[in-house]
Amino acid sequence: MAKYWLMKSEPSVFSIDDLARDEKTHWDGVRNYQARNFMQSMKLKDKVLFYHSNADETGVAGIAEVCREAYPDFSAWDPNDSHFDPKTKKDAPTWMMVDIAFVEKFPRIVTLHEMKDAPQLEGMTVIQKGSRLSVQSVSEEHFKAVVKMAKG
DNA sequence: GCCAACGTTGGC
DNA sequence: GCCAACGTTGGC
Repeated sequence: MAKYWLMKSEPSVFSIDDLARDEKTHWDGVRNYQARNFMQSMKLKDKVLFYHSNADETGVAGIAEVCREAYPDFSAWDPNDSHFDPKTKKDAPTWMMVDIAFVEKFPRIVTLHEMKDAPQLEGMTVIQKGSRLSVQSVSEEHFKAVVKMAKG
């Protein structure tokens, strides 16, 4: 049974349009244990709400799916990478990533504001105050409700 | 640009 | 193990 997730990206860095162009990407650079743990429990074909943060319109921009399960995030070993972690060793990787593939771009952004106003999304992590986690788990009900909001 | 939230670090 | 200082995230 597929599970559902939400992953945040700043569209000025990597947007849903970038994912559509590239078709898939590796989700490197996550340096938070809780977010990493969520990625480690992702399975092939799990669905992901692609969320735009720090944008003109913050909110869910489309859907992606997991196309490769967790494996070591090699950017942690690259001194030239902005997410370099000098403490992690190659024989004991601390940080993991998954690959995700483009599924669809919503006809419109489902904004954070309207998600906060939607009673059917009550309890969803992303609408909690101070929710900074970049990878979150989403219930099937909430996932379907967001898709319905996007398509009307 | 401001600032609240919150994770991490390091002194003790 | 506590907690203050610090850095980052991300909404506004």
